[in-house]
Amino acid sequence: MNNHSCNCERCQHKICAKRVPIFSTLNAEEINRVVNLIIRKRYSRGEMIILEGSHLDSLIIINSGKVKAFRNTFEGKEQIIYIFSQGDFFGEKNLLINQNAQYNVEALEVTHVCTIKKDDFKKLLREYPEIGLKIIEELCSRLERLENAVESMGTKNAEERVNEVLLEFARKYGKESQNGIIVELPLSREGIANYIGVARETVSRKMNLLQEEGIIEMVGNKKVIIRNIDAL
Amino acid sequence: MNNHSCNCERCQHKICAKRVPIFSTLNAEEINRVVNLIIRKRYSRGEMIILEGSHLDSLIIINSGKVKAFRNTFEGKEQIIYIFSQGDFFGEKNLLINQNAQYNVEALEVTHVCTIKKDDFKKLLREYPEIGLKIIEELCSRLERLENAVESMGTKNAEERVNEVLLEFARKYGKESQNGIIVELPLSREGIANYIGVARETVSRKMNLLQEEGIIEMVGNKKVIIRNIDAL
DNA sequence: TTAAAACTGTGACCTATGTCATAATTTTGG
DNA sequence: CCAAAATTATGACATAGGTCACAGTTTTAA
Repeated sequence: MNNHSCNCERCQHKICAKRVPIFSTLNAEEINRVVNLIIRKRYSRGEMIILEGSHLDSLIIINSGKVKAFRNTFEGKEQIIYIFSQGDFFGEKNLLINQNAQYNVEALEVTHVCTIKKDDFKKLLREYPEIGLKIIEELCSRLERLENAVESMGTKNAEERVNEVLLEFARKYGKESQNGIIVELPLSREGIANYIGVARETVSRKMNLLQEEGIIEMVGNKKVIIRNIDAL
Repeated sequence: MNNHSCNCERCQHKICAKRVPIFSTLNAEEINRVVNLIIRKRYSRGEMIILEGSHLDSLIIINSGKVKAFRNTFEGKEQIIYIFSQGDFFGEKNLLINQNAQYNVEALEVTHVCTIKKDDFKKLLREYPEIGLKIIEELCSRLERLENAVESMGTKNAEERVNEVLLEFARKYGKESQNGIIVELPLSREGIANYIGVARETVSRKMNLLQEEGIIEMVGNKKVIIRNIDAL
């Protein structure tokens, strides 16, 4: 299914809800109930979906598109903490333990989201405990990504971190082809730098090295072809 | 209550179960049920509680003591990911999504733990959904700590990270006194270094600087008195 | 209590990577 | 499609902090 086949204005969000892992255990009728609770929103590239410190009253689920969750340090640096895409949700912490947003969320491209009001979400959670288990699962996988990030930032040098992030993007966003794995990068060089905690220039230099070695090929700024994934 | 007042051989673990936040919503009778499922273990300083990659079949809850959860990189570096102490639990991921341990866990001092078999734990979870919510809460606070760690490692220099970790320890383990906040450090200098991702020598140097400035006072290797917490 | 083991402090040195400046390239939006 | 805006590449340079070596100190456990 491509991104355009779900026009939620027409299909009444059915497909969006079906797409979302946390609702995957529900049957058709239950999905219908959920669908009626959903409010849909669209964000353009660069638009803020959540501002750090603001109050949230909805769970937000990504229907299509990509977003970055990040913090700004007071010296003006940006640290990207998560990249969320189709099926991912966020804001759950703010609903479950009633606190304000811990980070900014900004659309990296045109992004459609489904939102569910706090009270509706809590009701669902009470009625369908499997949703709670799905959420625990998702939190665990988020923990896993952060545990890996901490290990990487604490013990690896810039070159290893760049290789690692390319592997991550290849796994998540890559498409196999006979030339190699074609990866549409979700982040600019600067974004990658802010994700792995190095300087923008360092990302450039390390990626150029990889290109010189024939391990990757850069196509413009937003696409990379990975020719030799084992070398990463 | 000090650590010695709970001799669980005698009191049949009642106090251990009561101490544990995830069981805090249960009433006396329910606690009794839980208590009967608990198997108690003792680990000496330096003993391994979990080995990375091993299979786990119990939830482990810390009754007293402290442990570190860490990974070893293949170049022989150690990255500490969590420090767990009284009331904290671990191994849950391995029970809920059936995978092997993601990190080593080692006792930092004499540590008593309560363990609950996977099946018993799952039964409890099904019967008392509030336990699931407590677990979500705990996972969220773990996410929070890791999000902060990633921000810190990605954007802060060694000095700021040392200051930060001292603040964290002061909050978690510090006791107020008229001289300042007395902190029993859970980690050696090397441990701190492996926690915040810098070299052991750097931790020494930055802490000495803080001592010269009168902000902290080091008492032996395992204790620090924080004289001016606002300066950190 | 004491010897051995573990840990810490410190100087010297080095290098990976951050910073700055500028030119070149790519992307975007009207 | 084009001009403006944004992003990237790259060289020069500076430096924070890693590594090494070793002496001194603290902690441990018998």
